[in-house]
Amino acid sequence: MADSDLRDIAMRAYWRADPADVSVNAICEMAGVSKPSLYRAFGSEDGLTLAVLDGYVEQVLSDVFAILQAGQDLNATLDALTEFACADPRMETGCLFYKMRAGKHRLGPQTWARVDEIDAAGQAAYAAFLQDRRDAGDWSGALPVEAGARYLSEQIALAITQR
Amino acid sequence: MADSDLRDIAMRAYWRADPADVSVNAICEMAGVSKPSLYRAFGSEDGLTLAVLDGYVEQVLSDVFAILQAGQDLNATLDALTEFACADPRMETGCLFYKMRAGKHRLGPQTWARVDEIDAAGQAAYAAFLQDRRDAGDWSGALPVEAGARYLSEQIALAITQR
DNA sequence: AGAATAAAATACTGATTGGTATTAAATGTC
DNA sequence: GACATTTAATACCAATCAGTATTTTATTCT
Repeated sequence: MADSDLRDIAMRAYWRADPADVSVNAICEMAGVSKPSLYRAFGSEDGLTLAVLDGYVEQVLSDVFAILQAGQDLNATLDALTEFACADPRMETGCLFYKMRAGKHRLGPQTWARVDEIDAAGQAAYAAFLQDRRDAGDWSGALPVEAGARYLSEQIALAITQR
Repeated sequence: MADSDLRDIAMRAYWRADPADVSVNAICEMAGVSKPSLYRAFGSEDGLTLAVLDGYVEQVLSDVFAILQAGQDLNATLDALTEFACADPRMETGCLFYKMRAGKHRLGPQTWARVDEIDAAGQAAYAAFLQDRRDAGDWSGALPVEAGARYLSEQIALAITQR
């Protein structure tokens, strides 16, 4: 079994349940892989969750960043984000990133740090989008873009976690 | 040591951290009480968390219900709720009820059921408040009161958990 | 004071956690 | 075909979890 296959099995398991509720033992059993093999591939549980998180960014969150950077107007972008949050079948069991962020203190230090990095990148992407829309005269109002970014991202998070 | 003292020590511990991150052993150590004493008083971990939750409703959440049922107008009520969520020193470490609700599956069945009861009571209180305000002509708009109640309660929850 | 009873503390159980030492099997090389 | 090396699996470790059986301490009643 290739490392990436094992990582994807772990991703689905972490995604379905909370990462803190899925043990390394359980993942090995699901994947039909021995513990030493998993530890040879990822070093530690922290290494596994970090690899899973990176894979999730690559496979899923990249779509959100793409929507924000597509250069569409405010309404079209919000529609696309709402569609993604409420209708994308991958979001049926919630967002793995939000699950990890919610239980951040239960994760290892590497994964913990990566969660913060991704969070900051997300905020920056939302803020850049809003700044673009303001420059284009598409979004008026006195609210600072950072505050708008926080509000917007939390609304999307709420929409997903409420599903 | 009286049972209520032990319960309040457990409440503070659960409140500061996530309930799932505080073990019965740790609570016994903090309180200077042996495990059999704790189990004699509460029967099980589920019994302890249930007692803590009931105490929290009595000591803290009752204030929120009081605000909703005070009969004030929309603006005054929203101000009071916002003040409570953002400025009450007790909410500095977040809301214990929201922490329990977020990690509901980690709690025992009794506590789990009580969380649902309280959640339903909260929704009903928000809905009753909005219905009152609509009847008084204080709140116009086509949104059903139940949807408004969900939105309002989630906004308050967000304000608290973001602190 | 001494016996009976209630309470609490120590010390344990069995299960599960993340992580690893040791052993077995498979693979490559001469 | 025999030897060396790498890979993987079994079986284990110490720590921690919720929960409890046993023993010791304290209290009460006669």
